[in-house]
Amino acid sequence: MESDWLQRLPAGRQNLYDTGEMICRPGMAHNRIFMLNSGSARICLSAEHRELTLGCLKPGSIYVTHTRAWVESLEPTSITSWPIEQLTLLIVEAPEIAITAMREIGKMLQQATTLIEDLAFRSVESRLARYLLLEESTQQCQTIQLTGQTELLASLLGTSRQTLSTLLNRMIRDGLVARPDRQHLILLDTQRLQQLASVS
Amino acid sequence: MESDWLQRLPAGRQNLYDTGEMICRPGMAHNRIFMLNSGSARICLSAEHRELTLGCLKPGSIYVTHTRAWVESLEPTSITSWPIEQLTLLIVEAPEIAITAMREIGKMLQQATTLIEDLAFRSVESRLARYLLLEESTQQCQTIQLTGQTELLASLLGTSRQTLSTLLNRMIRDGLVARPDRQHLILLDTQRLQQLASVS
DNA sequence: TCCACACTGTCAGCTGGCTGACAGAATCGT
DNA sequence: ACGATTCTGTCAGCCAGCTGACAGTGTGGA
Repeated sequence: MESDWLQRLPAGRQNLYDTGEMICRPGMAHNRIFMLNSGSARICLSAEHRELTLGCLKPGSIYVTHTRAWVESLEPTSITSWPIEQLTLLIVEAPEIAITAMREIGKMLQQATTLIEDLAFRSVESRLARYLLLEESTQQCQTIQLTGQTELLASLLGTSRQTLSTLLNRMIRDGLVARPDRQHLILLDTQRLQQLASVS
Repeated sequence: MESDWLQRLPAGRQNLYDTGEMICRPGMAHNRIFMLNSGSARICLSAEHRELTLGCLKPGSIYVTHTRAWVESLEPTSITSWPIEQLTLLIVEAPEIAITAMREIGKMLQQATTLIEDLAFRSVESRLARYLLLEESTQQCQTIQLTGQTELLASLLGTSRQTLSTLLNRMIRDGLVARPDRQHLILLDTQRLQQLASVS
């Protein structure tokens, strides 16, 4: 749906990135809007020795470079980008684009709000439970596929590798979830997970 | 500048609120855009027994009701509101409005990012220092005016009343700031505050 | 097949910040 | 002018989660 209007833009610049390369970093020279064609990337904030992943970009996702966040490719990734001024011009010509774009930004704001709520009010365990339930409903299957390893998930939940590992293994011991193999998790006791997710 | 284009909208609905009244709460029936005419209000998230203030609205500020946040008036306040659909229609007719609106939303996203960074990476003391320095540069004067009392500032920094009080008084004892009276603070040692703000 | 290296689990120790409690200061209504 | 109410400062006790350390488990290359 979004790609629909992006295709009407004049031809953009193509770029390829290797695993781990930075697609953009804060304070980059030019303000561009880009769409991810293939591969995947994570949006993250970072400080001294910590990182927090705000979200992941998949093929079709749109993002802008002028943020205070970094974007790092997680696998070989290709993007198409345009200077932001072209978007402004196009909006004048085809206003319905603006509405779509605003909806996109709104979604991001929504996501940011959720994250703020989580960080401010909820324990790591609760955040983990919420994440699991959310993933279950996003991927239709009840066996959920983890992206990357512990480290990445930890930074997605805003915690340390160790804490996440401990918590996850406790959940397994308590029979809330099972892990058939490294990359997959099965939610066994949705009831109790929901309880964990809502309380504190 | 924003009020400029809002005035071109068809006449909106006027509403008055007393101190402490809720202007909007999450999951409200209709999705409206509003502008604050007079008074002030705070945007906040809340859980069981805690609250986090995301920001304050002043005369001229624009906001929408469909968020997961609450908006509470801090003093007798008047707003004008329009159903969100009217904005959509107007964008089609006068596209430059969209650009302004997107800039507004962008600013909010920026603010949200800062908050996330703060909550995830920084200590309360550091956040307090940042806040003070920011207020100093916003209000031109170096004697800064506090809005509301300790409780409100605490929730703005995402901490408890007690912690904030302790920290602030320690800063006073250490000569970083002075407090001529309840409602005002003078920054004495900007240098050290900057240090606190950047580290940890 | 074996070594190197990256990922994972777990533990002990520490600490920032929360909570509840309470006394002192301001402010307000009548 | 004096109770009542709200706001403020401070303290002791507690705990979630961070850190560093280290052993165990994969996994891949030559």
